[in-house]
Amino acid sequence: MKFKSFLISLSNFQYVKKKPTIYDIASKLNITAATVSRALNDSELISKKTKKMVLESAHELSYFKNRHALALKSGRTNQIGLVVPFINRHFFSNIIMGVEEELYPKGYQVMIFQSNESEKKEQDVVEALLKNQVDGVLISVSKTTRTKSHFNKIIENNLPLIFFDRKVDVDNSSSVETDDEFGGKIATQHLIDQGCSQIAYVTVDLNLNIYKNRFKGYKKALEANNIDFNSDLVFQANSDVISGRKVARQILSNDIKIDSIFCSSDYIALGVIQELKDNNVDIPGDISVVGFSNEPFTELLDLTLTSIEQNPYEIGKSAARVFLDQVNAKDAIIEHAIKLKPKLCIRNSSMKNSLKPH
Amino acid sequence: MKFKSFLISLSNFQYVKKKPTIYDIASKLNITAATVSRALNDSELISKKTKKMVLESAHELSYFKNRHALALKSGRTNQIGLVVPFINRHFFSNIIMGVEEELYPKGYQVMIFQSNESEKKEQDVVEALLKNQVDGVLISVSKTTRTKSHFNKIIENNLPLIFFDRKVDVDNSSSVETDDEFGGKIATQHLIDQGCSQIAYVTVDLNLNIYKNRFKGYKKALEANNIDFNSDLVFQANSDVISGRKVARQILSNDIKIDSIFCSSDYIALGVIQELKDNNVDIPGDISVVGFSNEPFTELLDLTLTSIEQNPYEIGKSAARVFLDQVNAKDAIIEHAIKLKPKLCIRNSSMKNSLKPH
DNA sequence: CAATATTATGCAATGGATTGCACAATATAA
DNA sequence: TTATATTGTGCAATCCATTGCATAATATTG
Repeated sequence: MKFKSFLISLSNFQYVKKKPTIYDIASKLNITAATVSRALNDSELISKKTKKMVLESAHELSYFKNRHALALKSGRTNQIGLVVPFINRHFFSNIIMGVEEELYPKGYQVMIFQSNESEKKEQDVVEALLKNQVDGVLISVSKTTRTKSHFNKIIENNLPLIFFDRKVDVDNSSSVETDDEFGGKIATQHLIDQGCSQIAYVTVDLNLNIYKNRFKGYKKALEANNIDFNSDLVFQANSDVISGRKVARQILSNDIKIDSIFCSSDYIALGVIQELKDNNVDIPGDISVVGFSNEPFTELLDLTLTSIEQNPYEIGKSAARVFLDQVNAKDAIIEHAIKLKPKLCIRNSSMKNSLKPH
Repeated sequence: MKFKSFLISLSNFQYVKKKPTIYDIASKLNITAATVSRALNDSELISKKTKKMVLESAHELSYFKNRHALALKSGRTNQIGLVVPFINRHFFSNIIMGVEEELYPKGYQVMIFQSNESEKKEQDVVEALLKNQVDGVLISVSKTTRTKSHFNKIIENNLPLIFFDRKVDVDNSSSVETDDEFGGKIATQHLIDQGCSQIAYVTVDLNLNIYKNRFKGYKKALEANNIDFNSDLVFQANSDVISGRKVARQILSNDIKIDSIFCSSDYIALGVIQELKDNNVDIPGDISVVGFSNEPFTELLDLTLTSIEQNPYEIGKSAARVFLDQVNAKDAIIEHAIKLKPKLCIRNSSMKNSLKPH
């Protein structure tokens, strides 16, 4: 390792003050640790006088319980494990934020891990969490995960298991998801409301339930409006700008007639817009575009992008609340299956009406 | 709490398998826990035969050490505390990612906390970390922090303290920062290289060292090119789009003559661009714009934004490495003061040359 | 005031791993 | 073969808080 600059000084005999224990309090007050413990835990079989003494003394010494001794004794740690594919995605970091803010005030610490979308890493991480004796696990499943024995292990340990956004069927687990079908529906309906009827759809990997459901919503909306589903208008892509451009090029070069495109990812939508613009297609005049996820950039673009807000922060909060609920339920097993309604954020990429009244 | 749907089932007498301990291994092999412990720790005063037996048996029972027992005994937890103002910022979440990826393979767990830019919360969080007996603290100081006794407490506990991005002077601590002055300099130099000489500068709160240093770099670059510093070209703003628009409006309405603007934040730069465009100013033709931080959106815009990449991921990795170095140094105290060079990312908002050769 | 009921405290084991000290088992030297 | 050196194991205390059981201290009743 190379460092730009450094400086070594000999350890100048630092005095590290030992943390006080209940024994310190006990000996100070000429009572036993057991009594101190009872006082601190607000036990009923103790006199208010002693309790008062102990509490004062504890405060004075700025005593606090040793988490690890507690964990060792009780098997409970007040820590929960949170597993996401990647920390540094807007969507997931906001979920983390929601979880954190709900659980921190209740005295829980959130251990955050990433699976890097790898099943192996996910398994390792779950293993690590179990070793750590976390009190529960909140997880968004990696894209590549095909097995579920690691999830079952969590259940076997009698720990609350809560899936968010991406779930897998596991008995006795709970889940908090976006109602993706609803999202797909309202986005499509919005385009129909703008007068569109030739609505192209761009999906990402249909193996993932979230994309499957968005697609379902798209079809449902068509059906509800008596528009025939046309599989020629459905395109497959990766969730990135380049793929979006590719799809747009394909549409243009094959001269496929459409009046709008609903992309199941904002990045695809952005690529589509860039390519269409480069080819002098008027958006939303000729073609309206809608994305999904409401990435921060959608409202920063010159042509702001209509999208579906999933409210990750609320997903996080909700998942955390489900966890608390499970914990408080003690021995009863409670399964929650929550679907949060996403919201349509209408912006310029789809606002036909504002430009050409019809 | 209201949940969309739920289902309660009585705890069907779940059997939770107890985790094996060294005592289980010991009794299985008719030896004592002490021997098992020594075998597991690869002690030298143990026969290879016994060692082999123990290891096999441990593997068979899929035994693993209880972290909390270890922590209780040793006072070391293999956990480190990571404190950021907000988790859900591109910059910080990438730092977290860097730290995580460097430390996870070494067996450390990263406890992530947010200060929410509040000094009080920051103090609470540090307190919590100390209670948790983390083995070290990595922190990016909250904007509002004015005191440093909570940092001193960390040092008094003889724990490695590493500041990243935003630091405070604390004895025996280390720091990893972006060389902001250098960033300010290369951005300004770039504009000068494009033929600019009337370079406006937009700063954020100069109380923060990062902005102070960027400003310093700006001035240094002017000086190095014999361009007089003109305080009329310096503007103060918040780090957001609205503030950027305001600054641009101010420049236009006061008819301040400039050929470029260097903004110490990408959001400001975006606001400036939007307002200038709305007023039919040609960018970069009439005015070149440069931002700072290389936010993801900079390359997604119609007019891509030249900016300074700080490489948060590397900052995180570097901070983690400093931590490891401190830990390995044992009693010697090592102070690192690392400055990472940022990188100029040239995009269309500043490319005068490509448009008008001069 | 003695006898019983009640309340407050102490004792000691527990949770899991580590480690200094003592002693047993084996190997080496005489 | 006995005395000494070398290794390998066991014992028990320790880290800190909790808790069932026993007992001391106090309050209540007869």
